[in-house]
Amino acid sequence: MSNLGIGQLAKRAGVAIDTVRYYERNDLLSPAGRLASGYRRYGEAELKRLRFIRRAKALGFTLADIRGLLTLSDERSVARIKQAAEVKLADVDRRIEELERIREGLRTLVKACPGHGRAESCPILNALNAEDAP
Amino acid sequence: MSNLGIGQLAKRAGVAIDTVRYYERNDLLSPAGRLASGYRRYGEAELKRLRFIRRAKALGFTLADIRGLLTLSDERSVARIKQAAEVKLADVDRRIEELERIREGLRTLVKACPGHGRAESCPILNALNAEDAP
DNA sequence: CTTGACTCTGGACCACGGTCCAGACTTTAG
DNA sequence: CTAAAGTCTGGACCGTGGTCCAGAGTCAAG
Repeated sequence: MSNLGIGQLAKRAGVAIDTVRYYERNDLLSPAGRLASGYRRYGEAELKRLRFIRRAKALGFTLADIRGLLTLSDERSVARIKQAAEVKLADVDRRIEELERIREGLRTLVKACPGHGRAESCPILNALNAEDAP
Repeated sequence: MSNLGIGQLAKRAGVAIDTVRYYERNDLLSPAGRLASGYRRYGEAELKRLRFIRRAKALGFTLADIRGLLTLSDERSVARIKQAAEVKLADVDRRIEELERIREGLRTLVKACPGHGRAESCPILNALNAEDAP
């Protein structure tokens, strides 16, 4: 079941070859075996695992998170998988809130700025130059 | 008007000394002058500028953005300042949307997962292991 | 004058997630 | 058999925004 070279694997999973080797260096994905020449060989399990990594990244997990998820999924510990997802969800919530605060700040400034006139009357510059906090 | 050493400047602006020097290396902030010893001296203008940088960063501008803003504010070109803020606002919008998509994905999975049982019944693992796209 | 606090420089190092390179070797298609 | 395409290794490098270090020199208070 080791029918794929690193190039085919990478192509099927939609990542770069170097990325596959990078994941190997970082203990996320090992080849199923090696040819006598040293060429890596991969099977379906590795392809699934690589796609797992891609999807988890798309969900906002870092590679360190994913390493954890892969370990947990090996251990078949559903409760901890769910917990990890909840932690990440809270993290994503926090990042969204922060960006929303930033967005409101920008919106206020953009709305208040007439887009012409003297610099002293530009609320964006004035806000950035304000004497008081943030 | 060059009454501050780098330590006082950093403290008043709420940044680290190394950060001030880093900004100098990256053409964001120069000292008003130097003592014969080479010690940097800063005045009120530099303190304002450093606080400007801090606030703009809090609004999600990168240092490269801020370099641009500082140039524009020197040029007193209000229209371009407003435009820069609009561009950044669109960028923040885009980042929020992306995170919201991620959040919905996570929410769906967390809701669907009972938190116990066999790994095969964990929708989180199943989604990450799915055969089809993404 | 001494002591402690401050500052100087240049360069190394951190996380993050890769990307790219040279030089050698191997596999595959024709 | 040959040539092209693929792969190997180890290490350097990218951008972002800093942080830390050593070793030397300087400033301010007592």
